[in-house]
Amino acid sequence: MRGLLSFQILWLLSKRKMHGEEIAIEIGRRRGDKPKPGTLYPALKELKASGLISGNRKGKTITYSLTPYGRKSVLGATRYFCRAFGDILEGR
Amino acid sequence: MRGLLSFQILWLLSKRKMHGEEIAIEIGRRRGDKPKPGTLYPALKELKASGLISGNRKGKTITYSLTPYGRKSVLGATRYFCRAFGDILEGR
DNA sequence: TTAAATACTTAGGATATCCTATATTTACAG
DNA sequence: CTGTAAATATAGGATATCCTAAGTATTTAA
Repeated sequence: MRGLLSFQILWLLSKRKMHGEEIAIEIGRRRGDKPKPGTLYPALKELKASGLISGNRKGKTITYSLTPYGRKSVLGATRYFCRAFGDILEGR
Repeated sequence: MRGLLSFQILWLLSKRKMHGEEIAIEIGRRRGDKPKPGTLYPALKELKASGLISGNRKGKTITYSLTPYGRKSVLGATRYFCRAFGDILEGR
């Protein structure tokens, strides 16, 4: 089962600011294993290039947060996600 | 947002037997537009090749249903899905 | 019997997704 | 200052995902 990594990153960032490692840990908690650095950071890079998130470097770490555009996009994407897959969770 | 087509097909078939068009319509209801034939049928073909579903042709239509292996796989996949994405749906 | 509609099939390809493997940067302990 | 750990970065590639754009078979209607 593949997909939705970028969406999940955006969704996590809609809850609170996080840096890369925190995001990896949160995803790992949910999926069972952490995305590899070579998976996560290119995804973050692309989300940034798309204007959906912005990064704030402080020393070693970069704290990411949603841009206004990102915030709007997550809302729409979440609506789509719930409509598309909502009933899968109702069964259990 | 891409992904999970095969999983969604399996999940729908865990509810009841369906033929291709019915599956397309059910997915269309959820996602907002029906997968194209060139998307859906290759996916069905691959699920069949993997031993997850079996098809029963009657004239023009093929009714698909889960194999025992498919039934077991859907259970596991659904558990994974709920663990990975469950909290996204709890918010709304 | 022909025409249209329905269900399915296939070829070929664009893009997304995620990986391995390696490198870089920064912080900090010794 | 040196070594190590933590956080991030990048190259390159395998595979998945989904599409467009055709096509074939089967049924139904005229």
